[in-house]
Amino acid sequence: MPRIVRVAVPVPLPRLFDYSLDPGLSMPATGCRVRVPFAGRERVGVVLASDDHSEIAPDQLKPVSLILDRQPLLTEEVIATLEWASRYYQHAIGEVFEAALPALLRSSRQVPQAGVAGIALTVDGRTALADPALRRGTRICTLLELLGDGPLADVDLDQRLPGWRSSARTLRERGWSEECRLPGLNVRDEPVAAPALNAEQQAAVSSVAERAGEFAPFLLDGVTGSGKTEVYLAAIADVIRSGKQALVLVPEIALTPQTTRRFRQRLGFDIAILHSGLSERERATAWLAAARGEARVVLGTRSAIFVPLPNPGLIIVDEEHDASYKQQDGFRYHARDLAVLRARALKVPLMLGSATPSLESLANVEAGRYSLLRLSRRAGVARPPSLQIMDIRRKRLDQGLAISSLNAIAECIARGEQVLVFRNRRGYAPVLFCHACGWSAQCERCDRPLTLHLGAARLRCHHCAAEAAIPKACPECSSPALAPQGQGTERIEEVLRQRFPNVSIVRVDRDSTRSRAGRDAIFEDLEVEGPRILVGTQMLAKGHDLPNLTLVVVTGVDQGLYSVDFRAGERLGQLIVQVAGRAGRAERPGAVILQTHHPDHPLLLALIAGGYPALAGSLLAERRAAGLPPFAQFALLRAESRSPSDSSAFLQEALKCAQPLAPGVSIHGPLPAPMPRRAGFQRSQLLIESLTRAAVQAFLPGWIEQLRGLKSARRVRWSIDVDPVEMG
DNA sequence: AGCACGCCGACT
DNA sequence: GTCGGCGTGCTC
Repeated sequence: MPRIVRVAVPVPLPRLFDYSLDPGLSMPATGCRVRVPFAGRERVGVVLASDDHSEIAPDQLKPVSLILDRQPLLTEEVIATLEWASRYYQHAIGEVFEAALPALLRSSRQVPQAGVAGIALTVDGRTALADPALRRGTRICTLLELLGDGPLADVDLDQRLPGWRSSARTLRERGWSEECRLPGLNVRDEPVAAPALNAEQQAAVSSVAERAGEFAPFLLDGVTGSGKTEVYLAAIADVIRSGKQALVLVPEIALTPQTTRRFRQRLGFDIAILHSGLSERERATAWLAAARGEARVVLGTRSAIFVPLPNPGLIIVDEEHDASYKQQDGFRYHARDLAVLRARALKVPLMLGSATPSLESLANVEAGRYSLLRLSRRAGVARPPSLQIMDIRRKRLDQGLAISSLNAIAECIARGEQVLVFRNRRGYAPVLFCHACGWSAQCERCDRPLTLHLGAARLRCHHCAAEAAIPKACPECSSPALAPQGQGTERIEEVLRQRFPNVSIVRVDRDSTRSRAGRDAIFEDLEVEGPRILVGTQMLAKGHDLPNLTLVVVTGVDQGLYSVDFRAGERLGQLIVQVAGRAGRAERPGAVILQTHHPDHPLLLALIAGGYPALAGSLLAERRAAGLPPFAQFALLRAESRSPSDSSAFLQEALKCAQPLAPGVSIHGPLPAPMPRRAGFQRSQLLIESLTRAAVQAFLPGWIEQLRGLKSARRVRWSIDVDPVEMG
C-alpha cells in the first residue's frame, strides 16, 4: 500500500505537493516538517495530510528525503488558522506556512534544545555549602550561595555575578555543580509590585476574567495614560495563575527594552519575546518555548500571531489600530484580524486595546460583536491635555513655526518643563528648489521630490534607495539660487537651536536613531527630566513616558487633511491624539497646539469639540454613507512593471476576465496607484468592492486562477491585497 | 519563485 | 562548429 504525505512546500503555488514515503520510515504526523526534493533542489515543508493514494502518477512521485520532527511543530489549531488565512488572503499555502515559522525552523538545521543553559548544585555542592569549614566571602562561596537557592540560568548569572564563569569551573571540577537546562527564558529583572488598579481598570480585568475559557472579544478603549498596560498585566497574571498562556501582540516600534523589562519585572520569568531585533537562534528558542508550553507569556510583533499555544488562556492586541499589524508584501495578512480568528478557535478572551481604536473595531462594538471596556481617566492626577488650533493663515512663520508657537515654547522652557515639536517628515527639507527656473530635485525612479538631508549632505528619496549629491548650482539653468523648501525635523531642530541656544534639544527620527548606539543614547536621554525640546516624527508618538512634557506643537497637520486615501482622516486623528497623549502625563497639565491653514476643517473641529470618540463617530457615519470599509469589503489587484503599457494591459485583461461580474461584486479601474511610479516601476491597480465578505471570497479564487493563465501576467509583478490598509 | 529545456545570434 | 540570450513551462 503506497504511503503518501501532502506537503506545504514554500513556493508561490496555490496547492500542496504529494510525496511518497520510503519503507521503514514511520508516517510523519500532520504539522511535522519534512525535507523534500522540489524542482531540482531540497526544500523544507510541512506535512498537512497523509493518504494511501495520490492523484499523481506513482512514477512522478518523489520520496520524502528526511523527516525533521518526531512531534508536530504546529498544533491543529494553528494549521487550521493558516489554511484559512491562505484561502482568505489568496496566498500560496506553502508560503503561508513558511511565514508562520521562525527562519531557523524553515531550514533543516537542528532545532535548538528546550530551555536555556544553566547550572545547578550537586548533592556534594549542597553538602559543601552547609559545611561550616567553607571559607565565606570568596567568589566561589558567593556563587555557591546563589545556587543554594536553586539552579540559575547562565544569562541570569551574567547579570547577578559578572565574571562567574571562572568560579563555576572550579565548582564543576570539585563536583559541586553541573550544567543543566532550565525552563527559564529570560533574565529575571528585580520584581516590581503591581500598583493598585482604579475602579475602571479593575472592572475591565474582571470582565475579562469572567469570560475565561470562552471566546469573548473586548475592545479596551483607554485614553493615553489611563493604564491599559496595567489592565493587560493584571489580566495576564490571572491567566498565569490558572496555569495558562497569554499571547500579547504589540506594534513593531513599541517592543522596546523598556517594554520587555516591564513585563519581566511584573510577570517574572517565563516570557518569550519575539521581534525582528533578535538573532535567528533567539527567535527560534523563544518560539519553541511558546510552542512547547514552557513560556507562560509570549510578547511579540505581527508574526507572533502564528505561535502555537498548547495551553491558551488569553490573546491581547495592543494599539490594535496600528497599521503595522498588516503585512505589506508577500502574504498580506492582518495580525489583528487573525487574532480574532484564533481567539474564537481557542475559546479564549481577546483584548484589543487602543486609545484611538480603528473604525473597524468601533463598528464591531456598535454591531454588538465586541464588548466595550472603557478607561476614561488618566492614572494618578494627570488630566487630559487641552487641544488648541492655531490658525497660521497670514501669520508670520519662522521656518514653519508660528511666532506664537515659539512664544509658547519659550514660556514652557522658562517653567522648567519639556516641549515636543512634532513634524511627520525627517530630513532638512522635503524639496530642493531653484528660484531662477523652477527646477526641483526629483527622484528619477519615483517621480517624487528628493528630500534634502543636510547632516548627511545628500539628497535622498524616501520611497526607494536613491541618493544623490547636493548640486552646487541648478542642473537646468546653472543658477546658484537653489533653496530648500519646506521643513523636515532636521531643519526644525536647526531653527530651535538658533532660537533657544541654551536649551537642550533632542531630535528623534529614523535618521538620528539609525545606529543602535545612537538610539540607546537618545532613549536613555529622554528619561532626563530637565527643560528641553524634543523634535521628532511618529517615533515619538507612542511608548515613552515623558512625565515632564507639557507642551506639544504639531506642525504639518495640513498634509493629512486633504488626501486621496479614505483612511487619511482616521490616521491623522489617531496620530494627533497619540502625540497629544505624550503631554501632561504627571501632575502638570498638558497643552497641544495644532498649526494649520484650515482651522475650520471638520476633522479638526470634531477633534477639538469631542476628542477622538467624536471624530471616530463622524468618520464612521461618513464611511457608512459612502459605502466604504468597514461597511464594504475591499480587495486590490496591484500590478507593477517597467513599462506602463504592460501593467495596464494586464489589468485591462484582468477586468475582462471578471465579466460577467459576480453578483454583489464591482470592480473599478485600472487606476494609477497613489504613488504611480516607485523605484522605476509603473504601478496601477484594480479595486474590487463588495458589500459582503462572502461575495468577494466566492469571486476571487476563480478569477485569480484565470489571471495566472494570462499571457500579459508574465510581464508584470502582480499581487492581491485582501482588506488593504494602504491604498497605494 | 527557481530551474530546466529549447531554439536563434556573436564568438574561440 | 558552440556558448549563452531569456521566452516558456513545470514543479509531487
